[in-house]
Amino acid sequence: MTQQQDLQVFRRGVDELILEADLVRKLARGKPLRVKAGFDPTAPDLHLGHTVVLNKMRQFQDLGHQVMFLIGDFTGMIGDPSGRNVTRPALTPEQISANADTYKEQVFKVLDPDKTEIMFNSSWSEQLGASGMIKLAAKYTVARMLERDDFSKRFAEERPISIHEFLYPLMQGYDSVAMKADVELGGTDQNFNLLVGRELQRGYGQEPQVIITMPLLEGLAGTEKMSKSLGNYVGIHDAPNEMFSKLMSISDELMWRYIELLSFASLDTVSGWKAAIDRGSNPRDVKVGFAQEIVARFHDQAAARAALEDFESRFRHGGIPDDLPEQTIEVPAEGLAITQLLKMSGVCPSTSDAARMVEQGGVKVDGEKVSDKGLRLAAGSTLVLQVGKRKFVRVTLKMAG
RNA sequence: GGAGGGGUGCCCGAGUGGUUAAAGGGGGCAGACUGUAAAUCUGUUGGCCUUGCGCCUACGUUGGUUCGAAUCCAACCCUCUCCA
Repeated sequence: MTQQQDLQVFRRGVDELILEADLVRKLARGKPLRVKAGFDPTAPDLHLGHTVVLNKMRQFQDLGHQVMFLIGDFTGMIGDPSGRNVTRPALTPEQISANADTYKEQVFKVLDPDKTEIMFNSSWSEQLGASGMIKLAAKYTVARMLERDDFSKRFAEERPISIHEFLYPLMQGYDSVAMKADVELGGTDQNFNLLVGRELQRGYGQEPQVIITMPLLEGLAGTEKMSKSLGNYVGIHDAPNEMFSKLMSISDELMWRYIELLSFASLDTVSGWKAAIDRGSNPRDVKVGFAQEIVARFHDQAAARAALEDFESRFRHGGIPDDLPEQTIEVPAEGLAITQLLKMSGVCPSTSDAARMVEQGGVKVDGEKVSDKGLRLAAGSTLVLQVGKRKFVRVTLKMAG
């Protein structure tokens, strides 16, 4: 492949590439680039949003560059203030190491394990010590720190900013110095942190890294970014059926965004789909194809096919999925109220919520709508509970004792 | 160190002694419609049960005043601004 073609691949889907001229110059040397991407071990599960950056890493990897997957076990203790309007809670060392382990397990669904170097920033940050930290802090100013949008906003809104939050960009930038990164990848929310890395590399006499920011993937509702804490995410460990139906629930408009950032289909293929829809075909079919691609990537082809079948029977024909979670619940002699049962089986968070769901006609038992919230069920049967369109559970009612 | 703001439900934000589990908006959830969706409309959005117009918990924390407090008082905690 020519350098021009490589560049095309690197440009695909990016939000910003700073500076392309630097990248061209680095590539021209013909040496594999050291490509860095850091992840805070805050969430134990990766979701599709994280894979946007992972996909980009994979592209570098496929073209022979050295990909460094950095686990921010040190910076995780600070908590990245990016995009937050409040201070993040700091993580304990135990949480960090547990989270880091699951990270390692999961990234290889996308990255090639043989070509990926996993690093922990505590290995150099710990050694820095207080004096090193002071020297590092001397390389940046408060005014420049306040240029950052979320800091200046919080400052203007009279919301608290703790000093340690200023250390985050500095430490992240120092990672680039320690790793001698040629390229750093991140979400657009990382823009500021990544730029600090460039500055610090200059400050330590290194050539500044190229920055590639990837757009943040919107969550399922399309309103906010996909995030674990907002609960609007598709986890890469989600069961095939869950993953499939979550993807099917996105709007037609959002679907294109997902395809752009997540699908491996070529741009030509995608414009072919768009043309077909303009000619009158159902966007649903494109969505099905896309959802299957993703399920197959994180599970396999067979799972993707099964998920589609299950989905068809469940939604199109109003049926019940076949791989329901199963539970056994003990029932006292006098029986169990439907609201209790819904709560105990986990499909409703509280009996009050369960009562509301019944009132609103959202509860079905074995496919029959329940309208009496005072309904009591006796032990000795197995039935399927359904709340709304997505929540199902098969419970076996057993006599207590 | 001094002076002055502010802390309300998932979020924003009203409420300054009593029909307040707390207006309004956002978000969420459920129903109708549909293509599974979006948009739209409707409902709902602290918890518990014996579902009564019931009980418990809730407006930074802890006490106090009062028949009654998110609303008044005191101390404390957190936070912001200005001054030093």
